[in-house]
Amino acid sequence: MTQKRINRAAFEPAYLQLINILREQISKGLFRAGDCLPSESQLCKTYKVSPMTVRRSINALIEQDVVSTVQGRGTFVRPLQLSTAVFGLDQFQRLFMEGADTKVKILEVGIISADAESAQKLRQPEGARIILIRRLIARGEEPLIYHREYLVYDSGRPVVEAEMEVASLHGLFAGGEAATIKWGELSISTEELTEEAAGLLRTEIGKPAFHLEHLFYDFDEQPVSWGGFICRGDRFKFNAIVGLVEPAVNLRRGKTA
Amino acid sequence: MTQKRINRAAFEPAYLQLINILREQISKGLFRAGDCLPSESQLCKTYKVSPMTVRRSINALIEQDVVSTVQGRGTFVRPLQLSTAVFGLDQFQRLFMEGADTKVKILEVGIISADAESAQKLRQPEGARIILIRRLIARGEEPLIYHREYLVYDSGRPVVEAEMEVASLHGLFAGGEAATIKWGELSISTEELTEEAAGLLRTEIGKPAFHLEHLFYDFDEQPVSWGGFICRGDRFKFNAIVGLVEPAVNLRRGKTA
DNA sequence: GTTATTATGTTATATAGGGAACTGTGTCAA
DNA sequence: TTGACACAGTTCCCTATATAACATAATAAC
Repeated sequence: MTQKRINRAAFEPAYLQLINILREQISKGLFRAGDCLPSESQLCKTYKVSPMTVRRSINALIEQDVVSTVQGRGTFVRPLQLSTAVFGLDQFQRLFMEGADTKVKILEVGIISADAESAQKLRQPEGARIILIRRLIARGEEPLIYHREYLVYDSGRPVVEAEMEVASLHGLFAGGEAATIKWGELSISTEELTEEAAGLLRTEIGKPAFHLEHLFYDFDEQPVSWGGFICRGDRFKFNAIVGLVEPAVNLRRGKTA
Repeated sequence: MTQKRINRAAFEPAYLQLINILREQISKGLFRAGDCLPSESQLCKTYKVSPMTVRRSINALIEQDVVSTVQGRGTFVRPLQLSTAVFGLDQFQRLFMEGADTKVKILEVGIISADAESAQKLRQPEGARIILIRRLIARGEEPLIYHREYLVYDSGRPVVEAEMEVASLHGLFAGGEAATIKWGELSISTEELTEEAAGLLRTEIGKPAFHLEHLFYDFDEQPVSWGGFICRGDRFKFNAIVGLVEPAVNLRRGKTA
């Protein structure tokens, strides 16, 4: 088979074309796991591009865990490894996109006194006044998620605003205005549905559910929000793909204002 | 505060130093979500580096979903968004690392005739002869995972070898010799423990469990392995961190032979 | 036979410059 | 006054070239 060439007139820049060529060759089995790719200078001559361009392409493949390089020796194809699998929250995100008939119903907004666990998570004294928000998220008529969130109260923060802001939860997932939050810890575990949750989600007690717990910190490294999404186990699934699958790399990164 | 400088004598290359400087400035709140970073040429003058070096640093920050750029306008800090959270299989991987007293016990290796579901997944005729492997994975004396795997039989492949190879499951997770596998689909769902699984895992029927399903394809795009890990729900948890947290970028990528 | 040295090939990093896209401003015509 | 248009300035984007750092193998010296 005749060698593939770089099309200099195409919209797609040279380094992207080279990435896709190499990915395809690996994908087709031309280079197998453990094999050594042609050297960078070799690739330069073959595809008539400068070393910097080759370098950039290979760096991208390194980022993608497709190859690994060791200086002075060469570039090697990495074997498939499950540990590179990553599971995202695409399904959640889709729920809060425009067009999805997702309803967020506020069940309760109130001020309560912190119990032992919430006080510890929010680094507040036990019994401190904190905000509790309970939400029920449904698609169509079917309730899918029960959300409970605890917020710190008196931090000189505009509380009402913060409430409303995340009322739809759209901001958090779509990348809206969570401007006061710097980072957060997330975890996914399984739980049996409690009587309360089962009732709200219109299913049976004891059925398995995903529990997506979150703890958000502000720019002063202080916790501001702790809570969890309880998701019907029979309606959610996390998917991932591992290894090389064509087609590979999108032309360009989407713009964001 | 006096401006931070690039240390040209340090081991850490300039582009990495710049990445960390920018990350720290954003992390400290010097630039907030939506803000515009200094222009690339500005950064060149400030830190006395060439445009390409700045470019490389910013590209890295784009990959990390920290900033986004639009040509002709500038570089902007992205707000926190949950959808960037990724959950890995670190906990699984740790199980199969050296040092962990993990025992993999083969419960059964045999040839069975495919039922409807396994035949469909492996693209075999119903009733075809396929291999079934059942494993029990324990840490110390405590059984944690029950694994069931179906393999295609007569593909001119060295079967015994393949069995032994993944017998310890070490290869798959640590990146060993899964040389015949090109890619795979994974999914995580929740399940109630069946009588069989509950008995093996020494817990109660109906308790929630994670089900990590996998389907692997070879270089001919033919499925070769379908199966699932059933994991005690009270022993596993998937964690992720979203947003900016210091320290950021490791000095150098580890070598792999 | 063993060790120190050199040569060659490899990846890694930095510099320089030209091209493309967006913004704002000033000018001109309606 | 207002709208359209051209143009300059700023910004990000890409490629080409040069130099350094590292690993291995061949070679010369002992």
